[in-house]
Amino acid sequence: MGDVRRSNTALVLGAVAKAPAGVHPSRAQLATATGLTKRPVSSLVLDLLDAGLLREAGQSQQGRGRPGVGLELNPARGVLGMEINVDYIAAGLVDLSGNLLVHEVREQDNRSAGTGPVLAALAGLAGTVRAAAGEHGVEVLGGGLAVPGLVDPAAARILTAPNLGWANVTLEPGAVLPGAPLGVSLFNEANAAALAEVRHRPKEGSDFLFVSGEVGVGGGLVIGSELFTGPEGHAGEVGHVVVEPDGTGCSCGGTGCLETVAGQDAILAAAGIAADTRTRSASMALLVQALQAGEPAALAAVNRAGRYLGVALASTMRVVNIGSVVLGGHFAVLDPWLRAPLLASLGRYAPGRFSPEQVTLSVVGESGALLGAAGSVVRSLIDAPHLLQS
Amino acid sequence: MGDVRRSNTALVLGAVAKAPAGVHPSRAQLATATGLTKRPVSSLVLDLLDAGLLREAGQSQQGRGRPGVGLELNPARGVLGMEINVDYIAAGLVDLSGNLLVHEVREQDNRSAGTGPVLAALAGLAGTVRAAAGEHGVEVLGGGLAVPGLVDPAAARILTAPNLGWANVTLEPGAVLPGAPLGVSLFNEANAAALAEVRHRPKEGSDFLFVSGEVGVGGGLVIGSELFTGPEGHAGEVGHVVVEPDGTGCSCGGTGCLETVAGQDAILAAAGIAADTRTRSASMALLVQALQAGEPAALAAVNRAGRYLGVALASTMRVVNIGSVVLGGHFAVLDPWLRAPLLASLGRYAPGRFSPEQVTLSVVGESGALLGAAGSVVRSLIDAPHLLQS
DNA sequence: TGCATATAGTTTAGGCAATGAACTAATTGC
DNA sequence: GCAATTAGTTCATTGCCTAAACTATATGCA
Repeated sequence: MGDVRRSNTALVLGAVAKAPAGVHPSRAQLATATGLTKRPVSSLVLDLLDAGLLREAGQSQQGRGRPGVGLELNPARGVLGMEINVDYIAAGLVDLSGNLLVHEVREQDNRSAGTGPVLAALAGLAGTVRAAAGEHGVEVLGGGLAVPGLVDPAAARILTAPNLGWANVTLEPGAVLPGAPLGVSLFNEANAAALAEVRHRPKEGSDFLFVSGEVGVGGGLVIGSELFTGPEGHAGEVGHVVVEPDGTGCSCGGTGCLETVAGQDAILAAAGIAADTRTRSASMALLVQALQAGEPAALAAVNRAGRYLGVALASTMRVVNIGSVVLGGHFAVLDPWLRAPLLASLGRYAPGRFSPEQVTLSVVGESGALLGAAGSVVRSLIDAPHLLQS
Repeated sequence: MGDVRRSNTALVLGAVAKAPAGVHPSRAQLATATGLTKRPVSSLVLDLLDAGLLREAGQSQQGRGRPGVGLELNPARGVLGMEINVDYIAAGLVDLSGNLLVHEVREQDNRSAGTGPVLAALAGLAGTVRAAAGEHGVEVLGGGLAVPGLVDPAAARILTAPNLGWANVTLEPGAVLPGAPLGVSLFNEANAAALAEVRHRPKEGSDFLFVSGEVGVGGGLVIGSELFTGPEGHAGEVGHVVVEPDGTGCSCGGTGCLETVAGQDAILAAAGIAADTRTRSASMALLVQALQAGEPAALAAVNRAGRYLGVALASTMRVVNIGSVVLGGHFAVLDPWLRAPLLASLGRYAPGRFSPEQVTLSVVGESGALLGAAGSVVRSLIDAPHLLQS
């Protein structure tokens, strides 16, 4: 297939994907939407039907004239979203429209287990979800896996995941999803979650910085609805912006990084709450209780985190010219106490650049990484449908 | 002309532009370079010759066989690079290969004069250079104008140039270069200078942050040899990264920005050297003398600037994932004294991420902004030659 | 009920711009 | 001086588009 037809195929498929949920555009509507004429649209739609990416879905019409045949993304095709985190693994089935159909979480300590057993457990969970997909009549085309660390997607390699204690782990082809035509793609967790935010907040501006509070502080930079990854693929690491030159040492080897005052461990320590890997979620619950009870140490810890988060965001804003922030992870949970010091700090360090309504909370929550990883695989398929047509 | 042919035209012209200086590729060589066959290359070359963008230039051959006809960018076409700065205006003629053929600088205080007289003076200087171009047999196709401030290129408007005291100045079409087919495009000075660095350091990596020390501190972010401008076009403003949360107030309204410790005024003040707009370049010379004499106050001021510059670069590096820095403006001048504290600071705040050879000095120097503005206009013409053919 | 109008989708003709192979032109090397 | 080699052109073919005509199927009003 020639380049021209290939890109027009993506154009037509993208136009179907862009239609709001429940709206099934006809071939004629696709022609006007894409700027192509009806002739090639009909022929491209035929290809996409053959490839199983589109499906005819009743009528699309309202007014006079012959009714059109509605077209939709084939609901019988899907992608697995997967996640490996410090204390759980998860897998979910996402259809081509981005709907989460099946979701399985298995809690386990992945820090002490080796990489092999964890990947085997993930493959098992993925197999379970894939079987469930089969019962729904959904064929799984590929998968996206989010991990809390730096990845090299091209090499399917996890470069380093400090909180898992992993480094240079390569994902063998077919190990997780044997036989899936698109294989499994790797993503950084915060980046994937940022992409999920894009998908799930339609009109809400397509330029923002997603900041995710986890054990560390992750970030994803979305510009023009696309992830900005920088030359080596690791942009958006706002957790290591220097916010206090005379601050304490960071796990990255640096000094005074945002993570040293706004990561979970830092906040818990400052609040005087003990935490280790296995009890961290319990500790975070204790922190919220302490905040609700108005305990001064807890309030001061969150206050400090908010203030320094503002410093980091103000700096980031000037470097990449982004005016919106989405808070995720524990930053979303702590928002009631974090928000005031954060906004005050933004007002001090970047006056006139952030209005309060530009600091919003994550809408996808916990499953964001999984949704985003799967959604990104879907998106790349819609942008390049020939990957499947061969 | 169809889209396909249009993009292939750019492909062929780009292949000629990519050839090293003095090498004149033949049609057959262009065919292999572009992946097209000889037939369309011949026909596209014909179009480009007609448009005056290419010229036949003797033979291209070495080995056996029929010699090819060499092709080069037409040296009889050029673009004006222009600059308005605090204490001078400048204009230069740049040919399509990026060579600076004519260069005129006129010193004048643009801060006290109004925008109208300054623009009129610039138009006069541009006219002079254009006349000189005519004597060289070079036709001026358009121009690029660099200013020290934020610009909206689409609207040909200078949004704000604090050091000039300008805000919302619109460049009327034809005011500076009447009749030039491409008109005049606006650029931020540091961004333009960054682009000039790209052009003039061939193999030296195409991802870097250009940091320019001026009255303020400007920056340009180059990723994949392209300027990264962010969603609103103002990315790279590293001068307003917060390096000291408890620092002093900045002209931007913020607190503790890099500019408050590393801008010219800040360094001069810390070194105990008086400065105003008219004597600033003299003051900088005094500073260098003081440094050479080993005066403690001067050394401490530059030391502090270097240390905080390192903080800002370490943070920027994590946000945009850039591992190379090019120092321009007074940072290049002060390099002998600035370098050690800068490297030490980078080692402390971003350990293992910057090696000393990744901190380099500007190769284009003073005329960088002018060269970059003109070069960018040339580049956009080469990427879209139909702008001229129509 | 029936016909004008409107819209969907297919068919046919035509055009642009590519590829591939054959052909002509100009040079080197033995 | 002729074979080998490379440059550039010509011609036939192909891919894929647009434009317009045509067929199919609906609505709305007399």
